[in-house]
Amino acid sequence: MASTSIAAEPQPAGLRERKKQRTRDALVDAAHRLFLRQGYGKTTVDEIAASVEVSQRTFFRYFANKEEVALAVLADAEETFLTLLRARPAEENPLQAMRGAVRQVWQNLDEGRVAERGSVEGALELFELIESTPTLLAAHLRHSLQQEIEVARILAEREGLDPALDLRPRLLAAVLGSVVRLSHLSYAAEPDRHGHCMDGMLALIERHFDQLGPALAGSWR
Amino acid sequence: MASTSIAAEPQPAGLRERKKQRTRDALVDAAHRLFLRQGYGKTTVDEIAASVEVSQRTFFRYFANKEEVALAVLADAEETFLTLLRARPAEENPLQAMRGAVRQVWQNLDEGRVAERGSVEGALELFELIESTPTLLAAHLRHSLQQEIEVARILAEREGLDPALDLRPRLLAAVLGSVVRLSHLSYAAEPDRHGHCMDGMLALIERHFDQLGPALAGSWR
DNA sequence: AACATTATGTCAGTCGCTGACAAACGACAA
DNA sequence: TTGTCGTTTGTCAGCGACTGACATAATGTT
Repeated sequence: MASTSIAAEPQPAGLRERKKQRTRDALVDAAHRLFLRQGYGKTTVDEIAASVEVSQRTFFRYFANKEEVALAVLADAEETFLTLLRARPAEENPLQAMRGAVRQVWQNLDEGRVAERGSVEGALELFELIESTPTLLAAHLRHSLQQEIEVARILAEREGLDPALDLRPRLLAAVLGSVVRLSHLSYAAEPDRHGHCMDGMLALIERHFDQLGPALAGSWR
Repeated sequence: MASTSIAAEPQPAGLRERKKQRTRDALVDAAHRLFLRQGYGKTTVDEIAASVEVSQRTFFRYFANKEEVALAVLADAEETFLTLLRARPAEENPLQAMRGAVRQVWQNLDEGRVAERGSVEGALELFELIESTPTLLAAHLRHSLQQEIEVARILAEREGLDPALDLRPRLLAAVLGSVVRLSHLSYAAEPDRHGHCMDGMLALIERHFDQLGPALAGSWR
């Protein structure tokens, strides 16, 4: 599952494992190419499998369904986010820790090392594909929810709280999710207006976080 | 689509229309019974259609897919929420307006008049079904997102803002969504601990809203 | 080299969903 | 009442996602 930790393991050793990893990667790549070229709905699983010279049955042994292959790289990125969040120094408060982890993920991405395939441009294309494909959007939102739950668990542990009794971690995790999502959308809408990708994205996220408190407090303008 | 406005229209007049509405309702009811008895995944569309003496093809003329029939009553409730939100007095600030609309929806539900089929117990069963069925959860989250967008639009209009430029309405709508969702979960987890349904639910929602500001501000405990 | 494991392919089948066409039905006017 | 017209419904045929069962081939182990 977790193909990418922070320092990628150098030699997976198993010869068999490497082969599996290669076909898995090939499937993901082929799928992305096809999805971007002709759309998610008009791409059949048979096509994907065929373009990697693998049977359809094998495809479904690697991915539970068609959505999963599309969201695979995202799943990896989310995994590294969790790792980074867990590693934040204990003296940070929850919000600081999350901001820091978000920043690190984007830095990693900027250096082109999320699952050795996550370029910044690729990520934006993927977001666009997801956003414009109802099925994918639904699946992605479900994954995000799972991610939220895990983030909340980490936060609760950092602060020594019982997540079943105190819902503030869940709440904050949910808010973080929304902020990040909205920032993605806002950035993707006009990529130029916000300067270089990583910096622009981070600035947006920071700004939205800062707007949050006042927006909750009372009326606007 | 909007089968339920606040004051339900008394006579749809058309004889044909009434028949359509009846089979639609029958499909929703049958589907719910079957889903709750034997699970969503183990219920086929053929079964649902058969139990209303209708062809499978007809089912798909009423609902675009299997998920839609499960989420139909929820969609109605969301529709009435929007109507209520639009009707809130203009002097309320966004947060007050949303709290008020949420309260009204639950009051309606408590009097048993959401799409003439939404009892409080039924609603809780439905939530449980959704929460425990990945496919349904995904579809539901997607609908919630749409709802968020519409809520944001209303909020922006109330405050005279351009939703494309100012993301605070979206942000607040997202937060509201999370709060309501978490309150549902928290209530459904132990329905007794929170007193009578509507009051307990509302109290939870209020409490979570009030925790939000402090939780954002700094560290906890 | 022989054996145990595990990945892959093939096959057949179920289920969700759609387009096309024909029959049945309700609305409306002569 | 009857005839016409638009809408709803059923039937049929077909695609594509997904699964279980079994056979076969590849790999890892002794």
